[in-house]
Amino acid sequence: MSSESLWSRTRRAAFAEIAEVAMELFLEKGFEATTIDDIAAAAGISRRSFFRYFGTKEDVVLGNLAGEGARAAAALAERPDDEPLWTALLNVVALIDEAPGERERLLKISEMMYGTPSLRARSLEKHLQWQADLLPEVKRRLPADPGDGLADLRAAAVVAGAIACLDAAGETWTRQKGAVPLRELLKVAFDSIGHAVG
Amino acid sequence: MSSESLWSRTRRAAFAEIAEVAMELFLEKGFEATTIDDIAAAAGISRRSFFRYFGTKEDVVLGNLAGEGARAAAALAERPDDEPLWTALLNVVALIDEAPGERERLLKISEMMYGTPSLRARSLEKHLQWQADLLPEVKRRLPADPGDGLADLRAAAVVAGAIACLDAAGETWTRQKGAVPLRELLKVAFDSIGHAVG
DNA sequence: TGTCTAATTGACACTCAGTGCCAGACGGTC
DNA sequence: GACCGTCTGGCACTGAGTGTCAATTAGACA
Repeated sequence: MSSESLWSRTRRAAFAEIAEVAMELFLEKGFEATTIDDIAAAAGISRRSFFRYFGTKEDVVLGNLAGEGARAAAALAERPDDEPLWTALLNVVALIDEAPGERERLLKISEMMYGTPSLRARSLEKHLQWQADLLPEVKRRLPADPGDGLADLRAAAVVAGAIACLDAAGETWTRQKGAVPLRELLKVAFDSIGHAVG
Repeated sequence: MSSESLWSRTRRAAFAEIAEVAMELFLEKGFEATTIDDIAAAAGISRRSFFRYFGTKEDVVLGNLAGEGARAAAALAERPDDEPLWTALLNVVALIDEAPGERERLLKISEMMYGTPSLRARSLEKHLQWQADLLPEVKRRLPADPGDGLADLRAAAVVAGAIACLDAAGETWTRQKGAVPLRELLKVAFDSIGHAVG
C-alpha cells in the first residue's frame, strides 16, 4: 500500500514519459519546429490528451520551474535573521546549482530557452511568480514600513533586482557554455549592483 | 515638398488610425475578447492587411514602446559622466512621465497590460530589448573590466536591476490607480535596492 | 494625358495552438 | 456482476499568424 494512489502514480509516470519524449524531440528538431501532434504521436497518446497533462507546449520545458519560487521562499526563511538581505538572497538563488551529470543537457535546454521567444517569455512570467512567492519574506526582513504604504513596492524592487541578477547570470552562463560556474557569475552580478548603487 | 515620401505618410496615417480603432475596442470589450476580425472590420480593412501593419495583436498596445530603449540610451549618454550610475539611471527612467491629459487612458491601458498574460509577457520582452539598448552606455560608465571578460554581465545586472525597479514602480502606480506620482515610486524603488545592498 | 512600375490590398487556403464536448474505455469498489 | 468516477480519443471549433497571388492603386515620368 503506497501513500500515493495508483491513479496519481500512473498519472505521474505518464507525465514524466511524455515530458521526456517531448524534450527529446525539442532537442532534436528544435522547439518551434516540433508540433503537439509530433509529441502526441511519439508518446503514443492523442493530441487532446497531451493538453490534459500540459497546459501549453512551453510547460513541458518550464513546468518544473513552477515550484521554485516557493522553495526559494522557504530557503530564505531559513537564513539567519541577522544576515544582510542582499547576501541572504544571493545565498538562496545560489542554491540553484548545476546538477553534475546533467550539465550538458541543461546547457542545451538553456540555449533553446534563450533562443526561443515564446519560451523566453514564459520563463520571464515564472520570474514574476518567484517574485510574488519571495515577496512576503523579503518584506518581513526589510526595515519597518515608514507608514507610506509602499512596503510592497520596496520589497518588490529588491526581489526583482535579485531575480534580474539571476537572469543575467543565467544568460551569461549559457552564452559561455557553462565555462564559468553559475555560482561565480551570480556573485559577480550581485556585487555589480552593490557597487553601482554604493 | 515634405521630407517624407507620400507613401510612408499615408502608411503612417493608416497605422495610427488602425491602432486607435483597435485600442478603443480593447478598452471597451477587453484585449482577449477582441479578435483581429473585430479590429479589421472596425477599421475597414481586411484581416490580412492588419498583419501588414502589426505583427501581432500585442504590438498594437506595446508597439510604441519599441523605441523607448534607444531613447533611454541616448538620454543616459547625455547625463554628466561624473554622475553616479545608479542616479543617472533613475534620472533617465524618470523621464517616462505621465502625459498630463492622458493619465486616465494610460491607467486603463496599464491595467489591461498587467491583467492580460500575453500582454504582460510581451512587455517583459520589451524590457529585454531596453536592457540590450542600454547595455553599451552602462558598460562604458562602469569601472574598467578587471579582465575576466564579465563586463557584459556586470552591466547587464545593473541595467536589469534598474528596469526591475521601473517595472515594480509601474505596477504599483497602476495598482494604486495613479494615486502616487510614478516619479516618486521610482525613487522609492531605486532607494530600496540601494539600502538593501548597502 | 497616358503609360509604366512598384507598393498595397483583399481573398483564399493553410498551419498550429488551445478549448469544449461527448461517448466509450478502464480501474477500483461494493 | 453492477456501479461510479476518472481518463481517453475523436471531433469540431475558435483564433492567431503566414504564404501566395491576382487585382488595384498611386506615384513617376514622358
